[in-house]
Amino acid sequence: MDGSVSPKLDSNEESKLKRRKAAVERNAVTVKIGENGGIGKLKKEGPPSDSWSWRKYGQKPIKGSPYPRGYYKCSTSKGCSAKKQVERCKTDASMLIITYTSSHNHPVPDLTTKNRTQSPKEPETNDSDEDHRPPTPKQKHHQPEVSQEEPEEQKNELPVKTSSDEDASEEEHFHYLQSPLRLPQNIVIDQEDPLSGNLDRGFLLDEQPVSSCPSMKASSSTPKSDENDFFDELEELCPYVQLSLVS
DNA sequence: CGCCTTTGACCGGCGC
DNA sequence: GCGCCGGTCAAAGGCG
Repeated sequence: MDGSVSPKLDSNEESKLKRRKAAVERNAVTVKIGENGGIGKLKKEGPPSDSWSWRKYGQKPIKGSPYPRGYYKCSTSKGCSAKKQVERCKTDASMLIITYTSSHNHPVPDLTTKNRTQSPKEPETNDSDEDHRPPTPKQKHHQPEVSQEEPEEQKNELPVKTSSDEDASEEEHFHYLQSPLRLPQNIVIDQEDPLSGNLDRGFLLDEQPVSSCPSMKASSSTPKSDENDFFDELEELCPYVQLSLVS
């Protein structure tokens, strides 16, 4: 009517444009899912949900990949613009490539807190074995997938820092910061880690297991290089990475 | 009743 | 200039 052919073309369009051109910050994470993805918790190709609630808003077949890519939005907070793309490694269906876009503008739902509130029967010292001690997935939602072991309370503040584009040095944090992926036991990385215990931090920082793909390393080395490039290679490197991790 | 999942269509960007 | 691909939105249905 008022000149606008598409009513939604108003703000949405702008948002979209900006998003695309602005090349939002993205964090690619490679996760190994259950053998046949039938971990039992995953709905279907169940994306390793983190402490956040994700709502699927789209799925599209990607050229070159036999598997479609799923688009998720953070439903934890209405105003949260955090998004993530989940796709399977074209060479390894057991490998999930999760790309986080944008950061959460709200604190983590804190499963720990939830557990306390919802499942008071969680005497487990979450601050002790949070890693191998997956907080009883009391989530009534389908969220219980395979994650929830979101012991990292840092995440609460992490995302905040992330938004403050730090320097290259911070980039390292940025990686795991944006990767709330608490790699469930399904994650090979988790099991593979021989330092299981305090690996969470040093482990990530040193080896960044989450980013099994060398592309991630690239991002670490070249924080602001060609994110796109990383992802591009990611697909090709995935198979190799997986081998290294699984091995 | 509310939320999430699924599918289709539309739009914009990029490459050739 | 055209075509292709990726990404997002919207509507409907189903399930908890």
